[in-house]
Amino acid sequence: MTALTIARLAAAASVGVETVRFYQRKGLMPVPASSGAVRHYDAADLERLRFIRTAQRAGFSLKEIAELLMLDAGSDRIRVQSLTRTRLAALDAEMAELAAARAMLSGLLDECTSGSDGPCPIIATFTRPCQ
Amino acid sequence: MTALTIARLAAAASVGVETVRFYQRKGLMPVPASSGAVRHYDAADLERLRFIRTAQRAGFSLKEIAELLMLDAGSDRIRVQSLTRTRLAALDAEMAELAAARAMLSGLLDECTSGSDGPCPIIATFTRPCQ
DNA sequence: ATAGCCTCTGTACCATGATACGGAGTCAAG
DNA sequence: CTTGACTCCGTATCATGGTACAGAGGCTAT
Repeated sequence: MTALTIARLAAAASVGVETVRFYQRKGLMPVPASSGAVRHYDAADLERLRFIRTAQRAGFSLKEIAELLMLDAGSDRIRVQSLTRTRLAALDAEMAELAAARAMLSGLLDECTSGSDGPCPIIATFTRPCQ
Repeated sequence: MTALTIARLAAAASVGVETVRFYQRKGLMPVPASSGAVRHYDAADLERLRFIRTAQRAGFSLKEIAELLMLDAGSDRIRVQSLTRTRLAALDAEMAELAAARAMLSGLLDECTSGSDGPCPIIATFTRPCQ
């Protein structure tokens, strides 16, 4: 039988074996009771591992994902929605910061390429006091 | 005389004393030769420290900032522009990822709040295989 | 039955960007 | 001339998300 060993489980979710063990140490993945010396995993473990990776791509930290996994058991939609709203707000804040940095750099790059007199405006800007 | 001690320098750039020492260890800030046992800093050091913080806000890593500081001495505008373009591309990629995460979460949140039948769509989505 | 790959466990290490702390020395004001 | 604040230096610790490796044992095909 091709039971899910840790390597197969990891491969099925496109992560490394060491990453699965890391999640186990963090309490994000269960350590199945082994019948023998080698542990076997099932479809629920794979689902959970994929859950972690997908939630991570949505910007949740492992700590937040741990809470989502708890809630998964309890089906507390209100709390899930609250965590999601918090994450959305954080994403908006991060995007605003990146947009500001982008605008600054893009403007400076234009300045720097369009005139070669005097000091580089990019370097000059970084050198001026904050704001 | 109110010479710049490390604490004054740090305060002038709104960073901690330990942060300045950290930058010194990383080679980002010079360790001035001390006449006596206590080091003194000057306006150029403050400028450099502010440079680091401003470049950091533009998303440059300390490693990239180290290179920018080198170039500052050499006035290699072409290289500065190249680093800036690389940073702009990275910012665009980061923003695209955040936007995708935002769109996903925002849609799921709508789904989750608008119907309370069945399992929470947010949790359900995270549980499905990647893509 | 033995080679060769896999697993388990524990520990150490990586990058990134700091922050904290102990112990000794210094400096200026009262 | 002592007290209190600051400095110096080295080392340790933190958070985040892993990656690596050693040593011992297990599983399977030939």
